[in-house]
Amino acid sequence: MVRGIRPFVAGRPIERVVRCRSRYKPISIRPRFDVLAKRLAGRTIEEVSRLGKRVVLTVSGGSAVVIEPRMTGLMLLSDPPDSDHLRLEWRLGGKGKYPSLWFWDRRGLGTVRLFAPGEIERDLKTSTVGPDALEMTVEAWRSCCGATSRAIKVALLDQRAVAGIGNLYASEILHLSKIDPTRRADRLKPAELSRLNDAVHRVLEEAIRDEGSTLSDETYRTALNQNGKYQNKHRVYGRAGEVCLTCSKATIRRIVQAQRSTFFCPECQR
DNA sequence: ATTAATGTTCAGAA
DNA sequence: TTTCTGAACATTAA
Repeated sequence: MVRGIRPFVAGRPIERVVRCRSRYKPISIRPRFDVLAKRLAGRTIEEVSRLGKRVVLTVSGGSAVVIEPRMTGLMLLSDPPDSDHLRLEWRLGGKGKYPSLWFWDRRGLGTVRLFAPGEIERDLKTSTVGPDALEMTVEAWRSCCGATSRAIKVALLDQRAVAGIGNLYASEILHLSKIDPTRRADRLKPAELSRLNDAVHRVLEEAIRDEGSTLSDETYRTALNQNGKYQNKHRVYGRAGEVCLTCSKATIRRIVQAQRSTFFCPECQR
């Protein structure tokens, strides 16, 4: 999302923020919409970045809008899948191909928050967002996994343990790592942590290059409403009952951990 | 009618 | 103190 919007919005002024009218319950916006809109009007978007799974727009003066897309939220520059689920619009000035940046969200579970200068460091980074998955090292995995008896799959989804890994990617990462998702995190051997570290970087970096995964429900789309391409490379996610592409022996199983689906190959992952 | 879906957070219990 | 479960949030599609 960040890579998709950054080239088109960084450096441009926010002329106005508009709440889109819809028949659905409004999404969570803090502070109140009109306060947020007034504080952002006239500011320039100086930086477009990411904090775990959150999108961060830092504006002139140092305040930052943090968008948390959750299950079905999208940051879009054009061509929304439908207009019913548009939630918020940033009307942009300056030169640029696209006049608006949109937050579109079908389920409406996403949130938008405005942070005062320095507040992200004091609040988000200390309490809810852990070290970034793409910055992790074997040593960092040791301290994050060694301290918990939870299943490794559950630990990977804990955003304060490691930030940035979602449900689909947790299954893919553990399959590439050849680790059973039900294994206790604190019982993983050094060789396994090393494979985990490699797999996290390989899976996430390739998924980013491929612009994410568009599943059959077409929930995730790029900033220009295109399909991602990484779904073509899924080896376990959504493939329960199919033969494992890696060992060609066992069939992929689906189990539930922490109320989320986990897919894995009982042959490859022990 | 029921269930599950790339997520987070809270309350209450083990 | 940590971990687990269930629920809540809201909508759609199989």
